[in-house]
Amino acid sequence: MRRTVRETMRETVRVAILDAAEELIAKHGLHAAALVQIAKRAGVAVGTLYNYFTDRDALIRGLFESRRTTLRPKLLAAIHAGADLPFEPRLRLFMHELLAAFESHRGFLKIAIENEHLVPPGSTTAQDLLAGVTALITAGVREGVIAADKAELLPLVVTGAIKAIIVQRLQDGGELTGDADAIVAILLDGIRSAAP
Amino acid sequence: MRRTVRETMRETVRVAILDAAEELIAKHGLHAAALVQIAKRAGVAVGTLYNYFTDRDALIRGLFESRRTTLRPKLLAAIHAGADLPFEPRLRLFMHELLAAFESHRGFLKIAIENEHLVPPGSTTAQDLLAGVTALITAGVREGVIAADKAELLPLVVTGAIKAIIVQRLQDGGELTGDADAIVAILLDGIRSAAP
Amino acid sequence: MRRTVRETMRETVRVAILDAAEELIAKHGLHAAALVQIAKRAGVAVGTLYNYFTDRDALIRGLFESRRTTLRPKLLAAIHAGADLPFEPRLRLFMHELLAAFESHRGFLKIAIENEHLVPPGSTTAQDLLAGVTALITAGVREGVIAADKAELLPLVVTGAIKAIIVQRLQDGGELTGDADAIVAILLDGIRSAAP
Amino acid sequence: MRRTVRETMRETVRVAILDAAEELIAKHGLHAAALVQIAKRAGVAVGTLYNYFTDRDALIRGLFESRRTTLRPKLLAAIHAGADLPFEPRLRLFMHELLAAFESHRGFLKIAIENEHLVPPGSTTAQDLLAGVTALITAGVREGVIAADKAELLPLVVTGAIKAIIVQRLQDGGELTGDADAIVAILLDGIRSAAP
DNA sequence: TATGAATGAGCATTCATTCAT
DNA sequence: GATGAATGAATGCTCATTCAT
Repeated sequence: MRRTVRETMRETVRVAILDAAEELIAKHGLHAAALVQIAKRAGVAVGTLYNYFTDRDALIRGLFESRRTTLRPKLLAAIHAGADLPFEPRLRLFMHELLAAFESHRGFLKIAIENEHLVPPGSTTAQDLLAGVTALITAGVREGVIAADKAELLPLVVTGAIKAIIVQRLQDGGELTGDADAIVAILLDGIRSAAP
Repeated sequence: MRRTVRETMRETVRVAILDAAEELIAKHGLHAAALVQIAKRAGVAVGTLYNYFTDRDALIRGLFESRRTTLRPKLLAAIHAGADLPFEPRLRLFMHELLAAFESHRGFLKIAIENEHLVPPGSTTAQDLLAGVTALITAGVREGVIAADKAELLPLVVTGAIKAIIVQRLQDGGELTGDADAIVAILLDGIRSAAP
Repeated sequence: MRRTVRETMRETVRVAILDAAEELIAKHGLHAAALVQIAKRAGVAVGTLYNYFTDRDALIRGLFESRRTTLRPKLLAAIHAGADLPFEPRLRLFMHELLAAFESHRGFLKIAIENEHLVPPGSTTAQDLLAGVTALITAGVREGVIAADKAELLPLVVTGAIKAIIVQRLQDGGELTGDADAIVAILLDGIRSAAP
Repeated sequence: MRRTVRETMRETVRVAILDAAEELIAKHGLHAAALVQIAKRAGVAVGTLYNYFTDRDALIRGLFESRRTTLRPKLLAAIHAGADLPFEPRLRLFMHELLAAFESHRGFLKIAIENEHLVPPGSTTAQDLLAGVTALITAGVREGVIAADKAELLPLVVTGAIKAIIVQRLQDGGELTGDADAIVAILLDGIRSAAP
């Protein structure tokens, strides 16, 4: 029991550190966030950081992993949400749930997108997103809604579009969820108004 | 004449410096490229850098401006390329010329995309691209090919998609131009294969 | 108590840094004393200097303030020393105490005099001295010993004379106090021997 | 003849360089005056400076020597001015002529006083002044007007007083000559009003 | 001789990391 | 474990000096 209490406190401090890092990095950039400042904002001493992370890099990685751990289940849930629905409503549902999940991680999204090129690929939220979209599209292909020859680039296009809109809304302060339907409409039918 | 020779040499050195900066930043990141290294790779001394740029920031800005100066005319040409063509072939032409122009600026594209969030907006290649795409889409709306209500997000979606694919090809080494038709197909008709 | 120990050490290091700075500046000049050398002589690393002073300028200011803090009380004491004595013996007393106080600050005096023109006026030892002498002379005027019309330039003359002699003794290594009576004699009666 | 023309031009450039140096050093300080700026103000290129002076130090020395060459004769003239007059009027005359001579060298005086400690002793204007005053006082001693035992410190006191007042007038912009009589009065009779 | 671009040693400053308390 | 002062390598920048033209 005593052990559990101690572990709880450890976890509390860890969370405080990561939150502080997230805030500062989101505000000033990855490089401009000095460890002393992160420590100060977390309410601990610099040395303490090294009791939780082996070095600066590990702390950053810890931040990415931590957020990914929170986001991944929601992302998976969004993907499997309408597994029994046909492609179109399923995509719509996915987009809504996805953006809703992202809404509460604006700070981290900023960081993740700005520093995508720095984190080694293989286990990032960006890759989770790409994987999810790919899965969705594969389902669409299986369903016959999507032409197989489009399947290679489509995931890139979809995630690219999503990111672009996220960046825009992060900047202008607009809500992410508001764009869900519009994005889906564009993605489904393309540029052409198609209309009747 | 003497004057011209000297100016030619000045320009040569300037180019060497910017090329060195581009290479190093593309390889190691904007922050990791130290001036000593840039100088060494350019074959000059540190102090020389300061004969061409007032400080590090000005050098970086110089790099962006230099590349933009090369790219912008090509980008504008791509946009006005098929001004008399109907929307669809015009978009196709644009995408081909755009990616062809980008092909020779791979290093800079990497830098520009990775550091988009750092450069003050208003005069970047990214903005040039966005402006071009927006112009194209406006034309499409006027032509009745594009539904007006899509016009707000469409430019973001299109540029986002283009960037995503560029990033991918930059990583896997693939040619940019190879994807032009596929991108256009996706953008035009959307995800749905729409069958024949 | 623990707190006190740490603070004592901090103070020790601070003193070591200022002493090192004083020595080096006195020997090589204000500008020639590099921070690395100051740090080395103080027995600390360069970075440590920045734990005590925000930058080089602050360190120099710290040195001036530190010495002024030591000297000012002595200077004030010298001025008020014979407040109830008539002007002449009071001046004599002042000069003796002043030079005695200065004797233990030879290094700093050199620095202060050599760089008088660099430090912003308002809170320097030089100004303290001038103020003190002015006060003394004002008293003399009130006492009727000094003609009011001399009161404007007299402080400048007196402090100028004192400085000149200090500089001389700093150079030839002579004791400052040895000149007290001679200075007073000259100041009181002027150049003219005044005969018997 | 050709040779003479060339030498005249050389001299012109030399003067321009020294004037530029004087101006910049007086305004910004000895250290802050960079050679590039001196060259620019003199209307020549940096490299040209090295055709006239072996290095920065030599240029500074050149400046001091140049001004000394102009000032020394005036100073000597001031000293010998009233060689046949009794001490008192002779001192008065000296002070007037001295300050008048200094009036046209305000810029250089600022430099000379601020950097007295940097120039090696033996051939400075300061030393010329000290020598002159010493000579004057020696004459006074011989004349019986000055007590021999005061003769050691008196020159220091007198020059120190003069410097202090010069510094003051350099700062407040006041004319130097205006203080001549007051200084002499103080020096002659000392602090004491001497009353009637 | 005049020019001014090139040079590089030298300096102030930052910050991740260590470690004695 | 927590603390925060100490460390010193690394970086951007300056400027006296050189030298090809």
